Amino acid sequence: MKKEKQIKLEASGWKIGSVDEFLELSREEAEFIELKLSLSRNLKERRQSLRLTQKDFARMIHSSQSRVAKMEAGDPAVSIDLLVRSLLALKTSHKEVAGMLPV
Amino acid sequence: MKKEKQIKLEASGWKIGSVDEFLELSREEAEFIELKLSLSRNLKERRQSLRLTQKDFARMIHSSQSRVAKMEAGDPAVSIDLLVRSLLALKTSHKEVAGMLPV
DNA sequence: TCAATATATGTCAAAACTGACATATATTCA
DNA sequence: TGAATATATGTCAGTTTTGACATATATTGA
Repeated sequence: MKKEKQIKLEASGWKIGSVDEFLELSREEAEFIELKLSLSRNLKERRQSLRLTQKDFARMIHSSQSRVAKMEAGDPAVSIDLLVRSLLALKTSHKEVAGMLPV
Repeated sequence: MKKEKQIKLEASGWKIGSVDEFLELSREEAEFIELKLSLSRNLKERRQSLRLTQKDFARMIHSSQSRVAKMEAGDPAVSIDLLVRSLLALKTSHKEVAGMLPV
């Protein structure tokens, strides 16, 4: 990034290549994890309230019991994509998904 | 899935291994794509309103110009995870992300 | 116009994610 | 209790997603 651009960015509140950037990345990562955990918790609640076992739910989404367990455990090696696909499979509306994001 | 379980599921509105399941998968996939495209569009708007080039934005998120272009083009080979991370990098709040989901 | 800048598209090796499997642990309920 | 059922954890090969690069096309502005 050109120096000029960096100055322009920093003038509007961005900090690049500094301690601030490190803090910024921490914030992003924390928020990202929060978001995933929230989807994860909601997915588990939905499945349970439908009285589905992990095994049966896994079949519905063409996955496996162990992966469902990992999704619900908030395993870092599970994508948001898979969580969202799973929620949609349980007929969760976009509005409901939106409501699942952290405050 | 045991026959019994399948019957139980179907009684509560689920259809497995049928034309209905195919339609159900289509619905899910359509909604999934809709959701991604919505995030994609909003990301582009945000970047542009901040007067950032794809190249500069790419540096901010430690990625590349071509990947940013793909994100904004709604390329199927771009994960929700990357889209969300990118939005968070632009200091988008969870509430704002929620507002970006389709009605 | 036309050169500089910005964006789009295709490709690829490396990294991340996946379903499946084995197996450990926990929960249910007769 | 203890056997059946449900969930958790670890591993791995196959698949998908990634940043990076090259390069094509589009937009800007002097």
